[in-house]
Amino acid sequence: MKKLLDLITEEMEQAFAKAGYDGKYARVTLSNRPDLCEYQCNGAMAAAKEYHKAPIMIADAVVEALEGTRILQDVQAVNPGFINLKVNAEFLSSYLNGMLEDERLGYEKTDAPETIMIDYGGPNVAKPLHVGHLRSAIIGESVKRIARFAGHRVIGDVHLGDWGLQMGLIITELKERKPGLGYFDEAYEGDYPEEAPFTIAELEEIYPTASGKSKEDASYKEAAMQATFQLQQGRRGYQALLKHILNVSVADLKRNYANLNVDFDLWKGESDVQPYIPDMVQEMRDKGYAHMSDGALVVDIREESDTKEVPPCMILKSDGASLYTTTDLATIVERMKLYHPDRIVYVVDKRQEMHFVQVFRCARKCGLVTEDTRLQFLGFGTMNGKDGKPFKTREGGVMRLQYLLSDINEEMLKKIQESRPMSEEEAEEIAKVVGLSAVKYGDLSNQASKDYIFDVDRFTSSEGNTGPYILYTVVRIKSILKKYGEQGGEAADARIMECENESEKALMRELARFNSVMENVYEELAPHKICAYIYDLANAFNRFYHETSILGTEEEARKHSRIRLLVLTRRVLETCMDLLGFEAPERM
RNA sequence: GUGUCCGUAGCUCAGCUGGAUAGAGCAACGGCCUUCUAAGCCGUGGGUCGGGGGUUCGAAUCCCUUCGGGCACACCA
Repeated sequence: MKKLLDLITEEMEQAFAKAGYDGKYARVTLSNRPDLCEYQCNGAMAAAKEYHKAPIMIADAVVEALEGTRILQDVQAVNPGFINLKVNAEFLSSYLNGMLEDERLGYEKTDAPETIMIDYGGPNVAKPLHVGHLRSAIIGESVKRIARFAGHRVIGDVHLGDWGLQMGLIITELKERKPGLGYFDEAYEGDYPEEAPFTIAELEEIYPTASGKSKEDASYKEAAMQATFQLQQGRRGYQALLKHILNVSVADLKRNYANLNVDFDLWKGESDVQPYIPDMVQEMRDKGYAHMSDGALVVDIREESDTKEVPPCMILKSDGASLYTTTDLATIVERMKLYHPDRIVYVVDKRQEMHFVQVFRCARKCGLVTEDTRLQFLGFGTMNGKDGKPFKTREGGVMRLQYLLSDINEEMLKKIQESRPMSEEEAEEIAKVVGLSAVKYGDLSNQASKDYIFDVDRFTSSEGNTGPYILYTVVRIKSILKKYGEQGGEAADARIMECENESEKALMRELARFNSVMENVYEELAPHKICAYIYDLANAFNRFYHETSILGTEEEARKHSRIRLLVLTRRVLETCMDLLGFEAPERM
């Protein structure tokens, strides 16, 4: 469906043309003076320059040319040259009926579908998820859903950090504890057990222990580096251990991400792309892109337009080892080979921007991607505590994700039990659902690129711009519709009638914005705009709800119409919530 | 030091490619449940949009400058 604003703008274009002015001045926007009008066109003031006429004269002429319009009503020209518009009520309801009939609520799929990969900047294996992983998971999941809804093929890759010293550390510590295991016997040639020699709980404890030891004990660190090296050289026993570590870790990660309603299409990691590195590096050398600098192999990526010095992209360290950058480049090589993405979006901490500038430039310069492969950095800001500093536990340590979630759930549970009597079991179930909306909405309602303050009290409140407030609105609608069904009501074929009052019309106008909002949300990959939209929509609905008795409507046709309006409101809200990655319970 | 992002009400944040009187929410104060979930709705008070200059008929928005803050600046990831 065409966007309502476009339809109105087209109507205005004709009027401008009819009055003898260029249609390019006809653009219509939402009103910023709702007391005066619903939509406005400021083009007459811009046109005044070109035509050397008073803006109000142009506006008057355009208004006159709108005589007989079916799309607009109450059109007015106002000094110094604003054109104030209201949408025709009948036209508006017919637009909503169009949305009701459309599975996609009037938002059209793209006619040029792309393959888009999302890189979540990966958690490290063997380390528990902490708050730092929350944003990439939440934002990435939403971006994935938004792009899919727009009609694109989207592949999300968790991109685990499963390479490097941390693996050597774990192996070293394991060897200290269980030296008898066959994995450490270089002479051993038989099969290794399928069962891992440790649990996730042990693993989570082993890593920090090893990391601590290596900082104090130089020989321990040396052993870990040696183990890392041997692992990377392909030592059998260590490779087998790596597999165990991965399996145990991934199983745990999947559980944790499932609690967030987040999932990935690919569970690849840094270790998967190591085989691509030698050829990639060789080619960079052969083609003359890479050269030695201070003993390291680098690619120059300076550009004329740079306003500051961009350091060269380092491919190999002076000891010949690869690094983060190398792995990310090799990942691009693999992705191009296996998935042919038109675009790769990196949802990572914005502090890594320079790193990705280097990777992107290097990939382009060395021909790792095609000319029109888009590499996009979607950096997000830090999640801070109430004091404005990075979020920590009360003791000052790194906050584990699962503790953060259980804090939220606890708070939600309290609120539920205060408000309505229900079984312990149901209350806990609802607390989980509502709590997730609180966390996700709290995060996504901020612009991704900005830092934000994580405030449990504010996020779990149902007052103001919060997840619970949105859910509460949906639950109300569901409750009415359920009651209507129980009363034997049936309005499936009914059409939405012309609105009767201002609050109903305001709700209808909000609903009609849906496709326009979605288009913009996809273009900018901006989930926070969905939040802003559903907050407005929920407000409009709650106002309408309070002054209108839906089930008490006397006239049958009108009642059906209102029921259909509720159905549409619910569908729009639920679609948006799904794009944000959470859902509403049946009651709360 | 260089670059970059940010500075809007006591607090947390919006503000679309410049437009009318700068908007929400929280907090404060005052109303509204015999009727569909009051986890709601309605109302009141509160801002020299960090400062200064410029462009424009018109600036929170664009340009310059200045102050304050975050972050990043090749052998970590």
